Amino acid sequence: MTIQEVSEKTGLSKHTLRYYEKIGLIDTVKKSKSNYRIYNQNDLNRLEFICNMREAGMGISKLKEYIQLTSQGENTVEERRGILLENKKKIQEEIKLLEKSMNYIEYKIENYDSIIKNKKI
Amino acid sequence: MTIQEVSEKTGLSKHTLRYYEKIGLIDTVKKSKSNYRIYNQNDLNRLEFICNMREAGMGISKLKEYIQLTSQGENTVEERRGILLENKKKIQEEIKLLEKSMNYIEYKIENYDSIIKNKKI
DNA sequence: ACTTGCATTAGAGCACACTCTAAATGATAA
DNA sequence: TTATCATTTAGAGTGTGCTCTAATGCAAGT
Repeated sequence: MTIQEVSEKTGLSKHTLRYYEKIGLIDTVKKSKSNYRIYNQNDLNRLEFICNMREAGMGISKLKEYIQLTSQGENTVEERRGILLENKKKIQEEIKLLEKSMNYIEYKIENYDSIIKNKKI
Repeated sequence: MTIQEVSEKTGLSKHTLRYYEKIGLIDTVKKSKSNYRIYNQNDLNRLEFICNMREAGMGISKLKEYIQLTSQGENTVEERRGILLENKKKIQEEIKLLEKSMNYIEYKIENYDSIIKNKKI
């Protein structure tokens, strides 16, 4: 798969794909004879995981740490689980905060609604 | 109220308080004889609103736009309502995304749980 | 062969939202 | 009074995560 195709599939820009490789978030991708990147299924799986965790709000350095643990094999399973659990808690708090914000904004909107209503009467 | 007190009350750093003033997110704060900032209730209300909206994920430039509308009086009510509604939708989508991420991470954690269990047996 | 379009690299630049520094002055307590 | 602490300013610096540029080269169609 070419970088173009992977970009379309993942939604990551070609720049970002190269950037992730440069900072070691994904391994060095194999190259064609003419020095073009050819992504394999492994690369795609990794990228999918990365996208998921980025959406989950995990920072790049934490993600890199996690990925390095993965490559160290089975004896890092507990530590990896810990990282995920930590992240899960972070998301839960984030959701709570956003829900609080929602209430605040909804209250403000209702306020405006009654102001607008009164203006029309 | 001094900048120190306001900082403690709002959770914003003193640097940030001066920064918000510099970029026009709050009006110029009155100064004491010795050129120290003295915040009044109005300033505090504004800051509380700002904190709420920042938590809600509104960017600083949007927030500034909104605040400028507010100072233009009653005939911008509809537009302000529009901005809030837009932001509300943004938050809803953000929450949905985070919930999706949660599921993904929970799935991963359960996976690890069964791996860890098998290791112990 | 020529043009168009895709790829490569190192490294610079950008957007956001702070955060910190340095130098100076004012306030407070022993 | 002297030491210590808080505040002021303009402006520089930081961290995160991209995003873009310039120079160069390969590839495919006409």
